[in-house]
Amino acid sequence: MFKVSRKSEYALMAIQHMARLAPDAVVSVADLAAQEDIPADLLAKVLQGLKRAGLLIASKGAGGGYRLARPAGEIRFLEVVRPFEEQIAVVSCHSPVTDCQRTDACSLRDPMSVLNAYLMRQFEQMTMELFVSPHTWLTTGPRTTTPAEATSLGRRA
Amino acid sequence: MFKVSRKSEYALMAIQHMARLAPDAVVSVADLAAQEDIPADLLAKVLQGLKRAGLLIASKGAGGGYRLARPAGEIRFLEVVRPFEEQIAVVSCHSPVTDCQRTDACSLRDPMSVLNAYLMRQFEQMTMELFVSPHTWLTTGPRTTTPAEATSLGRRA
DNA sequence: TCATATCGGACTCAACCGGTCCGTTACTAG
DNA sequence: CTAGTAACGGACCGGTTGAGTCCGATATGA
Repeated sequence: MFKVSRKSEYALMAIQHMARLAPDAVVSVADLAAQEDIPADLLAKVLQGLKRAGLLIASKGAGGGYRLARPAGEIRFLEVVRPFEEQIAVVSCHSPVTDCQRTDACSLRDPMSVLNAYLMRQFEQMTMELFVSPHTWLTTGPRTTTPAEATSLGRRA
Repeated sequence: MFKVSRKSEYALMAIQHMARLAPDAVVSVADLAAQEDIPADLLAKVLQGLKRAGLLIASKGAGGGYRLARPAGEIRFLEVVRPFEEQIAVVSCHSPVTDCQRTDACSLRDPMSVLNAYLMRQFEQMTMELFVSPHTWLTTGPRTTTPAEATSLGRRA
């Protein structure tokens, strides 16, 4: 469980890499693939996905490549990963993709939705800034969060 | 991502089911499979796994079956799921199972370990009581937790 | 106009997972 | 003592999915 797909890992690496360059620097698939040691063809697909998701901006032709559409601090973890994960849910009951027959009477649905919602909330407030400078992020926390949200799983909202 | 294996789902259902019976009630694989609509052979494997993990106690022979080794409130979510998930980690870098070549220089390792540790902590403090009576659990919270642990991701410990 | 890059469909191969089958062992009710 | 019952566990199988490849099409800047 938990494990993200390889494509997602590559996506995270790519964005992390680009975030460390000059703000509007453009990098080609070939270069990025070489520097991060990722199969070029596969990385190509990944970056296309990220572009379609609105996270990257592509420019074709000689001297072209990709660049970030926004600063890392404004890119959420879930956005990066979602294009490559068809199912973002803990049990089959949730997510329309799967075929949970038990639909109505499913006894896991309820308790798991609690957990699910909780996880989602956490991932929502986690930006790619964490991947650029982990330490800074750790001590300052996500910028978009208000102190009032400091709740823990199972505690009353 | 996140999705647990089918075996894990069956494991959760099984324990939930047994927790709702009388404290030391014994139930056979056949019965449980019929009532929960789960393939019997597969459920057998699952329960064997749970027994090996020390969560269930088996008794062979006529009138035999399985019963909980401890009350649901003392069984943690991770314990139930672990026997059926070889990889409980977000990226390949963690967990000895996989083959992250980049071992040393892996740029995801650091930020992800932050997230990883956080998720683990949450799951540790989540017991199967949630599956027996979700509402009660929601309002009272886990019994084993001290208020001081109410931290959120990204906030200083 | 040519080299360069993105774009995106089609395809292969291997691993994994859900599920099944069947023989073995152990225990208990009668 | 015996027959039936139930856990035990290895072997197997087919479908799905995911990682990775190949290649032609399209756009664009030098």
